[in-house]
Amino acid sequence: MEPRKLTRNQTLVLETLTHAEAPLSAYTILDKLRDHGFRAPLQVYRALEKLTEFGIVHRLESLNAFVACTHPHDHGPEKAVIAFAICEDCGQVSEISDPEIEDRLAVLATKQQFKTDKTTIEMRGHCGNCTA
Amino acid sequence: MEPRKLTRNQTLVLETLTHAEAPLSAYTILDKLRDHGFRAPLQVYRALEKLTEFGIVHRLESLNAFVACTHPHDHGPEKAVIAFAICEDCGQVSEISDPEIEDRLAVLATKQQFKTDKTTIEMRGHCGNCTA
DNA sequence: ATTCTCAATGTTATGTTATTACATCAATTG
DNA sequence: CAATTGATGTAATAACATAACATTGAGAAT
Ligand SMILES: [Zn+2]
Ligand SMILES: [Zn+2]
Ligand SMILES: [Zn+2]
Ligand SMILES: [Zn+2]
Repeated sequence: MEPRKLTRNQTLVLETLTHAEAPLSAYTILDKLRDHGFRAPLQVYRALEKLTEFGIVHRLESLNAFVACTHPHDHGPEKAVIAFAICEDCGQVSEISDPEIEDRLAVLATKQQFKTDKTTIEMRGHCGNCTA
Repeated sequence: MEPRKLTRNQTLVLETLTHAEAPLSAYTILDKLRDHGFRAPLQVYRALEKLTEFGIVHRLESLNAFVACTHPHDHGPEKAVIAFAICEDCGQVSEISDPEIEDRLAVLATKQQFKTDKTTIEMRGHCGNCTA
């Protein structure tokens, strides 16, 4: 799914996420976009669904929240496995794309004939800034 | 947190999960336990919280659901990193504890001075049985 | 045995996240 | 101009989770 031209709603949601310092929930995005005509959750969820398909927004499962992609990895159909390091203090999220992890998980899956569609890796903890 | 003696509610919730063939949501557990006197979500959530602390139940973040542990790994304070392979067809969940993955994630975290508290790894896909 | 304490429980209400259903609109195309 | 397709608007509801407060029950201290 290539990053084609975005619609108005998709653009607004993406900009909101891009300017945010931490992951945002769909409802937080909704609140931030009320002034731009957003009225209902679906307007946000529909935009998020597309943006996630395009690979320019990621959903953090352990947070029920979303971030704009900061690590322009493969946005094509061959999605790389991404690990997220999420700081509990400042909310900063860093993306890690590591072939070694990816390969090892592939080996482990194959070993039990498991066909992986999507992989979630999320580390919750404290970033360098917040530990210093 | 050692697996000490379980309370009545904890036992009921754990048994429900143990007998289930797939991950269960808190509300599904609640419904299954109505006959045993359960009336409110909190009764389930409180039991799940403890069982998860004890390490004998796991929460699947990408599913908002819970499973009984099937792979008696380290239940002590030193919790191992567990990867889950979750079949979209039959719901079967297998637990994978792999030092190689664990070490590699530790290296990647350390590289950016990230201190990890908890790691989530979930693979969604199709198990051997369901692909055959 | 009586009191104290703390963890677990019961109950109600509320907060948060996500989807269903249906009507409308706008761009593309034959 | 239909007809199709994808996006949008809106209301209602479903699904997941927690806050607040009262009560109970088992073990420790006296
Ligand atoms: Zn990314
Ligand atoms: Zn931080
Ligand atoms: Zn386990
Ligand atoms: Zn299966």
